[in-house]
Amino acid sequence: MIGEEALAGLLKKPNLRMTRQRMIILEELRKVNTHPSADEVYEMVRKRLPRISLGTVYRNLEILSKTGEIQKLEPGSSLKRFDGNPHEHYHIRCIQCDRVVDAHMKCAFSFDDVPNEMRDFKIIGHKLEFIGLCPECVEDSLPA
Amino acid sequence: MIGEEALAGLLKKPNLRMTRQRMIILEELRKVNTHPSADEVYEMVRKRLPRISLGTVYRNLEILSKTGEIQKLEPGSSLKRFDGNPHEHYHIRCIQCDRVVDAHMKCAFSFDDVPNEMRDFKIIGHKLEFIGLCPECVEDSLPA
DNA sequence: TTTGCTGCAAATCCTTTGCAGAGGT
DNA sequence: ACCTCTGCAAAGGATTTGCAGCAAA
Repeated sequence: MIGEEALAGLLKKPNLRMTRQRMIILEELRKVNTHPSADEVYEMVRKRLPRISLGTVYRNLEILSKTGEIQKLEPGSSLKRFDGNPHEHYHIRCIQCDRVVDAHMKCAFSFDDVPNEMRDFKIIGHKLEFIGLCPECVEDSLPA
Repeated sequence: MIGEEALAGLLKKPNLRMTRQRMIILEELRKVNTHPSADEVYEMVRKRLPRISLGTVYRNLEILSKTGEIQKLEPGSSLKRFDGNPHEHYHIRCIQCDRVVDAHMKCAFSFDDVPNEMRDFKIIGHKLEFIGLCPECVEDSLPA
């Protein structure tokens, strides 16, 4: 889970406008719990705004996830990365430069309220990824 | 972390051949801890097999990650998904149909051996995703 | 010998971007 | 008014795929 405040504080841009398109995209996304893809959001929104473009949907999803209004369910960039080490370990990824390093640790869960759908999953494993700024990018982003 | 055995057991195909290309891709990936992209693997491997094609690299990375020899660092498909709920919760994704459902739980870490690079990261948050088969896909994959 | 794998190139899919006009604030 | 945002369409980048020959088992 991204700490929203931290991220919002880090990335929120000034001068954002609440357009009809942006608002409806957010509303539609809040209505469902199906984690739609950009294209699916486009289809949902199109029912209310037939003339909206896919490009606008992409642009707004990007902005809304940067301000912390929604979450993007794909860590890092769109580039897949491969790890020659098949053994249990986690990763930390720099949101700025997309670099990934290994993180060795244990991780324990305590379940609050497992939804039925999840109870019926056959769970094979899990992936944990920390998100942050790598040493170089921290330095670059600090005021000199 | 994917339970390799489980995954390997689930997805390993019979009749795989250990070709020169497949072996060298695996060897090169085992040598580094830099989590290269497919294209970077291609460049690494090209030094030893100048005539290998990018397509072959992609095909083998896919196979090696399905048999559990390596890990692919991008959960689910290449399709990004969006979640209208910005609050702290995790997800479980079906490896078969790519469906995502919410998982509400707490998660605690105990650090073994934090690498220096990680210590110097500015950590903003984390993402946890369980991987498994959803109820429908479990059913489909069972012998009738 | 069988049939999985390869190189090549084209195709596909998802996402991003340039532009000129529209519309928040 | 200012300047962000939009629709459209084209571009871009990553990944996949069809095919005919090659090579593990």
